[in-house]
Amino acid sequence: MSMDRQLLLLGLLRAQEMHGYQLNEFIDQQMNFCVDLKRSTAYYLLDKLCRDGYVEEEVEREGNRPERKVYHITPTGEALFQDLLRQNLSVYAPPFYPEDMGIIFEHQLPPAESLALLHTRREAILRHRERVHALYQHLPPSHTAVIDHHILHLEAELTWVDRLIADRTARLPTSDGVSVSPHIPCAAASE
Amino acid sequence: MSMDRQLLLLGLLRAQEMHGYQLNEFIDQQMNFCVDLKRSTAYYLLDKLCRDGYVEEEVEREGNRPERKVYHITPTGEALFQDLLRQNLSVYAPPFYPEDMGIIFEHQLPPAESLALLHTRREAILRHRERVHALYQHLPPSHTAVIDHHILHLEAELTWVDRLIADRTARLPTSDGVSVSPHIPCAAASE
DNA sequence: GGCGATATACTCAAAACTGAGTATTCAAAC
DNA sequence: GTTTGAATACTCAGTTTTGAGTATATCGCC
Repeated sequence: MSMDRQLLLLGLLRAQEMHGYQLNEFIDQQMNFCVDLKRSTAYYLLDKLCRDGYVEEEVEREGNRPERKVYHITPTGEALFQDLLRQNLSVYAPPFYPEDMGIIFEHQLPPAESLALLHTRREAILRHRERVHALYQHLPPSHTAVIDHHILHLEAELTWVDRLIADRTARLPTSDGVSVSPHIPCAAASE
Repeated sequence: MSMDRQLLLLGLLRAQEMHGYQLNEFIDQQMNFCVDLKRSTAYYLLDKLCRDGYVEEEVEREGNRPERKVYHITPTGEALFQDLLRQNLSVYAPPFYPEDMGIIFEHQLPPAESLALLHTRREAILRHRERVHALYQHLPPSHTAVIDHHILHLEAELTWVDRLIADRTARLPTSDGVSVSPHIPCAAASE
């Protein structure tokens, strides 16, 4: 039942009651580096949290602006938040990266082509790192742990690409058409 | 349209035609450390790949065993695989970890309780690392890049927990009830 | 005072995903 | 010879997620 997303919404509403748009803006603008939640999903989840009694909505009318619903957390919601948070922190969920399926099949490409792709990837990682580092500056110290987490994984990703680039370069056919040191696996670098 | 999972299935069927159960067993047993694909999802995707012409199914009958469908990739499927692989490798998708929402709110817990949870998490990470290291031994060298990737991220996760544990320990109230060095953010350790 | 751009606040049908269930065969234990 | 349990091979109804669309108000500019 998508407990993690519920945890996110409860955590945000707990800090401050909000209406849908506000919530979505916050997630899109402040958390886009580590969270991807579609607006329609947010509305769906808000509705579900309501039906399940974890948050309540209150219709707000100001002058003749379009009415909007303000969501605030209930005691049951607060309890669920506490539960989910403890659960989530104490359990380590091994990382499943569906977006990284490509690395499973990378070794099937000719080294020269793989290298070109890996270099592109490397550039993308560096660009992303710039963005995240920039965020670091104007953040309350209480939130740095999240960015820290993100940066550590970014560095891991970078190390991996660099290692693989080095290995694939070594396997590149030389001018006389023979591969150099074809049997040093990438893994040799670790441990 | 869930391109990553399609990439996975195409990649596996490309190497060897299989029937559904075989495919599922392989994913569950050989790839469970980095892939989480439900069996029903696999069947759904196989069906969809068929409808879209990327794989073909062939009903196989042997004696009086229940009939089963053997799936094999088509030329269009092979082309799609090549496309998706190149796309996937060259693009860096910033990691969105819905399973790690907890770390966003960790700082709202009292340090003592957070510490207990973080230690549990640390144990879970170590256990997982053992499992992955064990896999390393009996794997063809062509596949080590995947495990390498996984281990690097595991180490990143471990570094993060250790850093946070150190920080939260420092913030623990001392016997005279006063927090120690309450203003050193976890972030100070990096850079 | 009218026109387009932008902010606000969703709705909805379609697609994707999941958990639980169904059905058959086979081998071993009782 | 029959119950039992595991392996095989899915199906399906329900839930979750998404992309595209709807609709009103406000603001600046001509």
